[in-house]
Amino acid sequence: VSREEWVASVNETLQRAGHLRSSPRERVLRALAHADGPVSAQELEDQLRSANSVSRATIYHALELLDRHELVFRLDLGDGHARYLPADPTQTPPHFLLCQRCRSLFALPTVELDSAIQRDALRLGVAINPGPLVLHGLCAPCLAASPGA
Amino acid sequence: VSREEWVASVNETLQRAGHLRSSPRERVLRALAHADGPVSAQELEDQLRSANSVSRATIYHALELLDRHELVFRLDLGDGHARYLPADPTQTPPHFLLCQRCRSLFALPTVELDSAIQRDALRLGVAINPGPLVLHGLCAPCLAASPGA
DNA sequence: CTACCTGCAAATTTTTTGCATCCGG
DNA sequence: CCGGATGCAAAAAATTTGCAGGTAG
Repeated sequence: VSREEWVASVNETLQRAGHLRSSPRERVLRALAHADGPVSAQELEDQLRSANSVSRATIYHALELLDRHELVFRLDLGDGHARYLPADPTQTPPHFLLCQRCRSLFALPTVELDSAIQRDALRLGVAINPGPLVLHGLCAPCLAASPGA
Repeated sequence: VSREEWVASVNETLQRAGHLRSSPRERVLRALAHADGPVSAQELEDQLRSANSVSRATIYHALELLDRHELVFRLDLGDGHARYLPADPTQTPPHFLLCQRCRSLFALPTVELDSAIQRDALRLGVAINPGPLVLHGLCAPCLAASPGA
């Protein structure tokens, strides 16, 4: 699903749930959709406040609404800023690596992880939603530069 | 490693790093060690403030010190309360399931997850620290009670 | 018209910090 | 004695909320 398609499908879902459309929320959606990776409420505010005046409260309202409808994923990097990621129902989201040395965030094209989770879930008799995980470690550059610990 | 052994080894590590021992921090350590699962700073404060007067600042100081020395794991459940878990260097920590329905937290005795992570890490050329993950889904009771979605 | 939505500002909540003082080794 | 450690209170940071209008349908 393209970014614009995501925006469209979110609007549709919200509409079906009895929510009105509005220009401010539309701007939040677009900013989320076109962000390069997970964005925080603050980043959205900085961007939208200058661009076309969307208030903080509206941004938090919109994010909460999206989260409640499972239209976004919320990531916690442990720095006190929740990050949001558009949730595309047609595919499982990527996981992320938070480098403990350079503090950068990388999408991780994992292969084995999700299926292992599902096998464990099945064995344990629980359901685990595919959702982005934040793994801690060292990114490739920092790993190469590190004292081969 | 038993809870008391963990307290002892933490004290040793900190001492080696040039930190003094003190009774307030000792109480924080004990509270952490004997907690039944991950605890938040606030829970520690509630418990320690009444019990024997340990100030908020001291608790946060202690937790930060422990985290910096990787003697605890910090979990983010997305509710704004960071939780802390004693880190036992002799074994990989458990993962947790946060039930989306009843909001309870369960330790997950996973079997496949960690090795899958390590295989993915190897393939991707990064290092991933074994650390507790917070998975979202439905716990066994809630799954049984749910509309078999 | 009737929800729902917006935006401001103020309140809440969680965590951090400055600083004077205390204490372990 | 000295380098931490403590605790208070105040600050900071992030998010939430009350409320008085606006607006989509």
